Formats: sequence, C-alpha cells, structure tokens
Amino acid sequence: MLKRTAPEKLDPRVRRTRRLLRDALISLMLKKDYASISIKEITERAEVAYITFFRHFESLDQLLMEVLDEGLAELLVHIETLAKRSETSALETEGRLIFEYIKQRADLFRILFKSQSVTRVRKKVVQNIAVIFQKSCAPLAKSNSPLAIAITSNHIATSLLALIEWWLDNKMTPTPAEMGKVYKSLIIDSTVGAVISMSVLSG
Amino acid sequence: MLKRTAPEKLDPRVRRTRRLLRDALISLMLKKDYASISIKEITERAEVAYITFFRHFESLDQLLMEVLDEGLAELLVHIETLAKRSETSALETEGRLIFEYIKQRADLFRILFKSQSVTRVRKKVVQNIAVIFQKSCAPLAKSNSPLAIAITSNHIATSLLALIEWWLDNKMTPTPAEMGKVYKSLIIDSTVGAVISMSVLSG
DNA sequence: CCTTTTTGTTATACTGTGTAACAATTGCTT
DNA sequence: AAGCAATTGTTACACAGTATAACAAAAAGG
Repeated sequence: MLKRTAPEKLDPRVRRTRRLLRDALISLMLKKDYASISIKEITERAEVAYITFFRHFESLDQLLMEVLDEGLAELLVHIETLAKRSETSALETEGRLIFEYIKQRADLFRILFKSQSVTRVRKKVVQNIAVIFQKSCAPLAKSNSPLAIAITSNHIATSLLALIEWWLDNKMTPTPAEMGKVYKSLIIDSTVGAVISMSVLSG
Repeated sequence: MLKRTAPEKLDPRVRRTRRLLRDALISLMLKKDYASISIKEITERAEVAYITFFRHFESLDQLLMEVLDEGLAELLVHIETLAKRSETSALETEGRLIFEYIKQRADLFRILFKSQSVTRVRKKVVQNIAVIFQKSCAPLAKSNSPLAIAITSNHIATSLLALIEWWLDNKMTPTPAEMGKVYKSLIIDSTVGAVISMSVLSG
C-alpha cells in the first residue's frame, strides 16, 4: 500500500491504477461539478474496485490536488518568466506565450478553475502567483509599505487568474497575442502606474 | 408547507424556524467549510427537528442562497452608486463608504467569500457586479469593441471582489478611507487609463 | 517457479439524505 | 374559551456514499 508520489520506479500496476483514477476524475470534472462527484463514480469509470481508491488516496481532495499540482507547477513557471520581464516587447511576447500554453492545455485549466471552487485550492493558487509577483515588486519595496506591496501583488495575481478564466469561459475567442496585449495594458502597465500613487497606506 | 419568501405575513412559527436555520448556517460557516456542513448539524444547532429543514428548503444550497441574497443585494446597491460616480472626490468618498459598510457587516461578507467556493455563487456575484460596471462603461462603448467592454467590466468586478476579500483576510487593517483610495487608484484610474489603449481587440 | 505485492470480491459498520405516518403543539378565528 | 388549521416533533424506513476488514485471485519480479 504505497501512498507516495516519489519519483522512484513504481509497480506498473500502481502506475496504471493511478492513471486510470486521475483520468476518470478529469473526464468527470469536465462534465459536472466537483461537489457532485463521488468516489464510487470515479472507480466505476476507471473500471477499478472501489476499495482500490483508498489504497492510493486518502480523499477525493487529495486526488484532485495530485491532478492539479502538475498543471499548476507548469503554469507557475510560465508566470514566473512573465513576471521577471520588464521590457515592453518581452512582456507582450511572454504574455502571448502564456495564453498559448493555456490554449494548449485548456482542459486542465478548465478543471483548475472549477477547482477554484474549493476554497483551499483557490487560496493556494492565488498565493503562489502572488508570491511570484511580490518578488518582481522587490525594486519597488523601498518606496512602498509592505501593505501596498501585498495589495499590489494580490491584485496582479487575482487579475491574471480572472483574465484567464474569462478567456476560457469565452471559448478563447481573442487570440493569445491579443490577450497578451490586454494582460500588459490592463494588468501590468495599469498597476505599476497606480503603485506610484499609492503612498496612501500607513501600514 | 409554504416555501416562498414572499413579503406576506407569515406564521410566526415559520418565521422563527427559518430564522433559527439561517442563524445556524451563519454561525457554522464562520467556523468551518461549507462543504463540511451537514443538514443534520444545522438542525441540531438550530434546535429544530431534522425533517423541518426539508419543510422549508429543498437543499443546503437554497438556504445558503437565501442567506446571501439579502447581503448581496445591499452590496450591489453600494457598488452601483459607486460605479455611477465619475468625479474624483465622489469616487473616494463612495469608496470609503463601501468599505465602511463591509466592515459593519463583516461576518456576512466573510460568509459570502467562503460561499464563493461554490462555483455557482462566485459566477453569479461576479456577473452581477460586472453588469453594473458595464453600464457605467457605456460612454466608452462607441470607441471600444464589445469584447473590450466585457473584459474591462469583468476585470473591475473581480478586482474589487479580490480587494474586499484581501481586506477581510487581513483583518481589515487599512482603514476604509485608505481602502477607498486604493480602490480608486488601483482599480478605477488604472483601468480607465488602460481602456484607451485597448483598441487591440478585433472582436 | 515461487514469493511478494497489488487488485478484486464480499461483507459490514457508519453517516447523511430524503420521505412517510402519526402524534403533539401552536396559532388563529369566532 | 373552544375548535379548527397549520406547523412542528417523533419514529421508522429506504437509500446512497464513505471507510474498513478478511480473504481470494491475479500480476510483477527475482
């Protein structure tokens, strides 16, 4: 009864079972709400014995996390390269790249945003992204209060997520290049402009 | 077995029962996740028979909606007066007022943001707020594409919600007045500045 | 080929949902 | 105050999902 995801070489039966369970959850989440999915339903779709689920995961939430962690990690890498840029041209290019990456793995991100419905997941995702932008705000740290930095990075993180979610909900109508420009003007340029006039906070 | 919320004069026993159930849900949601709350738990805390719940509500979600609708309606009124303003001074005043109102009813809004965990609730709240700002974007409608308007109003709505949620999570440390200024500079001024340079979209 | 590990089968205890029938209580009317 | 109507409580039940246990069957690996 192994429960780790460690990179050791696993029994092929274990790999197969976990893959079946992950795929079953993914296909179910594309069709219905997470809250309405039962373990029974997953094991039936995966064509695996009910008890087998508990031999690998402690809860449905844990399986969901395992599914999301992979995709989230990749998204964070893209956002990180995005956050490090400061030249205008590079920002637009990277902005395009991130939306191209999302288009490529749209199913995974649809699930990610459905999973935001789980409070824990949403806070975790926002927090991870906010930290990335907080680092890139470091040069501004001296002229601004910690509270201003916290608000700003939170604002960028949530805005980026909301923009991505809007795009997915609207069938990815604007091209990735257009979305990259929107990201730059609506989120980045706007925010850096505002930060300057935000010596309001006393904290 | 009456199930309406109509403003007719209800049997005092019915009013009492519904109030007890609403209060029980509220106090439970301040302590734990919505997903982990059961109907049994609510009726026990309300000191009401289990079956009585079903005599008034079809599901836990419906009770939650009834609790939220009242508070959400009031919030929308405040946001609407906020969105109609265009003069700088008025914007800051109204911004302050909205955060004062939230501070006043903090418990209710903590529950609202926890309820955002229910995908349906989150989309509904965002949509309602976005529509409000979409109206106030009407003057810009001629020079911008429908897609730009949709993205912008969605951006303002989600940003405002994120700012409020951040404030609640941070124990409402900055004053309402400070938050009003942050709202103005980070969300409103930033966005109207960006809209001008957003003739990017082809849609 | 034989041992180890994983998976499947069956049974069971438990919790929560939702309904039904009937008794007890409360509100309202006259 | 009496009596009718409506609401609430009590008890019982059917059902679905979670979680675990014991043992049989199947697959992996040396």
